[in-house]
Amino acid sequence: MRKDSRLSRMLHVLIHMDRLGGPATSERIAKMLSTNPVVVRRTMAGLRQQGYVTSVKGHGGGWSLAMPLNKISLLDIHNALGESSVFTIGLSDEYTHCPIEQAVNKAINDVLIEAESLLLERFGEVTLDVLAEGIADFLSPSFTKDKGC
Amino acid sequence: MRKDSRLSRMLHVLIHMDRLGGPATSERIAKMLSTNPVVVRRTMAGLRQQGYVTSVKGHGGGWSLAMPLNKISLLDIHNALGESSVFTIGLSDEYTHCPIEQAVNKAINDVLIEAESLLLERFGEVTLDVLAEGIADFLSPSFTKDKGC
DNA sequence: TTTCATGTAACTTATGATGTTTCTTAAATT
DNA sequence: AATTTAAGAAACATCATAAGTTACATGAAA
Repeated sequence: MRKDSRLSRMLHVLIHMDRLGGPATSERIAKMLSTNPVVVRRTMAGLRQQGYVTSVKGHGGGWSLAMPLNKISLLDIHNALGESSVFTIGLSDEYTHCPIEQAVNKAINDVLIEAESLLLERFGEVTLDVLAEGIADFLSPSFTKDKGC
Repeated sequence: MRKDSRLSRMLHVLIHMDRLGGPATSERIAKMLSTNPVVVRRTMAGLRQQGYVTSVKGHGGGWSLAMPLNKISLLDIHNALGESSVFTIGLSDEYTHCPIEQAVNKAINDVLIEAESLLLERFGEVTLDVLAEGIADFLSPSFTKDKGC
């Protein structure tokens, strides 16, 4: 089943952005992610809407962090990306009147809700500055390389 | 993102099967699920391989439960369906050497593992007989109807 | 020996995410 | 003012893959 790695990739980008002097263009970010600028804009749009990044048009423009990394949690970015559910598991909806289907779906859904609550709680506990801790500063310039990271 | 409702649907089917006198053909199950027999065989094959159901060819053949419902948990069927991960969230793998990617992926993965453990644990605690409890017996014959359930 | 039903392989379709093209808008440089 | 740079956005194309379908083989009962 298809995986959505946007959370992982965006966190990666945000931390690199924090180490960058100025704004990062969609093009540069796209190269870093081996994708293209439009996809980057599409994804970053959600983060901008929630206030985590800003975008500036024109010369010298691009994307910048709108707040320090310690104000941004994994949960924040997860929510900003706007995915409805974290699970590949879905419920059947063919026989909503059938008590067996109801019982099965309730049992599954109860578990999904509990597991998702735990996941979101944990995501909320981790801020991006913690992830960036202990990573040497000399890594910063490599982001500026074309293929680099 | 696409959802996999096979678990929900198969549990539904298994409980109905338990209330049936004889074996259920792939065709009948397919009608119940608004799908076709080959898809049913494909899905049920995993359950047979793990010993939860048996299949018999030819006249009067079909699918039968190989054990009582109280021996089968949600986890059993989930595992038998053989899906690798329960999450839509995936990790990036573009820069496995990048310490930032590593830190991001470890943080996400730690949470996923914890949440998945809880989910699987809960699935293991629920057996199908519990789901079938309190459901009136007169429902049974309706499974035999063409569109019914 | 005919019918019924599963087993399996190969192929087709449907869906949704991702990628691409094209054009518009806006800001800084010349 | 004209040019360049870069985001915004709409429309369309591609791709991956789960689900659906067809066709045929196998095997068991009537």
